[in-house]
Amino acid sequence: MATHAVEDYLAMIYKVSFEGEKPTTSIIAENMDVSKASVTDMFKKMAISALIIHKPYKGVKLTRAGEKVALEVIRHHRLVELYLKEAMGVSWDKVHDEADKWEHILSEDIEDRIVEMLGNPTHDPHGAPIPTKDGHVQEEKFTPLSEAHEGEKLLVRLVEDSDPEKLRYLAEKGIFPQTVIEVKEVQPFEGPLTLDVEGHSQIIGYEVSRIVFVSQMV
Amino acid sequence: MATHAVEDYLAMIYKVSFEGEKPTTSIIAENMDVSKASVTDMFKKMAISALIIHKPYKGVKLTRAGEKVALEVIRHHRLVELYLKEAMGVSWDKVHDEADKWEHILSEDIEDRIVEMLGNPTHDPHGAPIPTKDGHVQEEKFTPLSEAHEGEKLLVRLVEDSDPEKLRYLAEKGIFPQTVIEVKEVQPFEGPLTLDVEGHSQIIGYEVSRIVFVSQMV
DNA sequence: TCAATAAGTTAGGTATGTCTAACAAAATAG
DNA sequence: CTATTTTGTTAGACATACCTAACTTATTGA
Repeated sequence: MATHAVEDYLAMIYKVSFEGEKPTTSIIAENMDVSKASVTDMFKKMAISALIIHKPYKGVKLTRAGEKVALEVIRHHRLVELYLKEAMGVSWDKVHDEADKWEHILSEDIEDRIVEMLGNPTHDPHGAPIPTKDGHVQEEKFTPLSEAHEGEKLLVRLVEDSDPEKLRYLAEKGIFPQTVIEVKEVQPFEGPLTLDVEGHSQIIGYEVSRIVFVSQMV
Repeated sequence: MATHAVEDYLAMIYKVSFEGEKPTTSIIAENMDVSKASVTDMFKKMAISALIIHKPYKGVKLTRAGEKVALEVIRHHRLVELYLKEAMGVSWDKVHDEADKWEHILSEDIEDRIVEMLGNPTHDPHGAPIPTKDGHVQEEKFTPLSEAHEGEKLLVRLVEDSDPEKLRYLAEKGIFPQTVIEVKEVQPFEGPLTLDVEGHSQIIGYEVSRIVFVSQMV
């Protein structure tokens, strides 16, 4: 059985890989907020346990076993986020931090109950897909709102969940997954965007727009 | 902040004291299923942190601070047990083991929500009182069913929760907190008891009757 | 009362997961 | 193509929470 720490590393490696970055010692160290020496140690242990394959300077690759653990943790995390929001009324900016603790202690039994209560959900409150029990996800690639153009009519698909302050800000503006927005104006040099969000005009900064992912309306 | 392990020790010391036993190195070692040497180490650390006062051979005593932590953990445990049963439909023989994991990661925020959802509950599914947020419990002393006499009409008040098998057995017999039972026959030499449980005659063994606590019906 | 037993502690180890400081190796830039 | 920078590893520590084996101290029972 993987320890909590190993589970965290595996999930982080999965996420970093998914986002197109190379999960190297340095990048994982930065993302996990630990020293590079700690990551070197952990990579060694996880390689011995056949959870990853490590090629220094080239990054790390999850084995099938490693990926399975990673997806299980991510499944737990996203299920718990949704459960906290839907069943307990926790606001979407707080569910992430709570889920970080719950994801490691969730039993099969409780997991099954949550799935049943939520009616076999497919996405968490931020729009991220919930991996299936047998370890499959089809993560779709969406465009960051920061790359949108004037006149586009867009559907919000996903909002990155790690920064509660930005989530509260976006909630105030009415921007959630499934919200339809129209881009009224895009100012140059990483400037603000003027949006129409359900009939209301909203101006948001470039930095925030980078965590909102959208797809074109048909 | 107390670590998970320290929280576990403090809660165990509280429980052992409450049951009238002296929380000595040996007794805590046995209850926590660790070596006596480990307990000696832990007692030393907790004494330094001013959570307990330790007098070898005389047992340990919780300080105010130690008792506060113990009651917080016990509150979490019992609230979670009730939540799991009431809100998630987990059977009463399984809630204890789950709660052992949840009790350490429950945030104030989630605790408050659970309390609200359950309508400020006072007792867990086994009949044990839930300490208040400010650290008070009035634990009542009940008589073990094993000491009952023929002809008595009794109200089940509490069932010890750590053995899932016994709890399943008792559930089959219809014995829960708040159940009214009448003692039809008590056989000598730690023999079986014949009971009337809601109109049905039930025979249970002495060993099981020791974890059921009752009070006299008025 | 004193020897046997029970209870408790100490010494020395292990495993996990961190750290800093020093060092080695690869990537990259001029 | 070499020097600098970046990246990564090693060595040596530390904290937590355990362990066993050896030893000490208190309790108890004859």
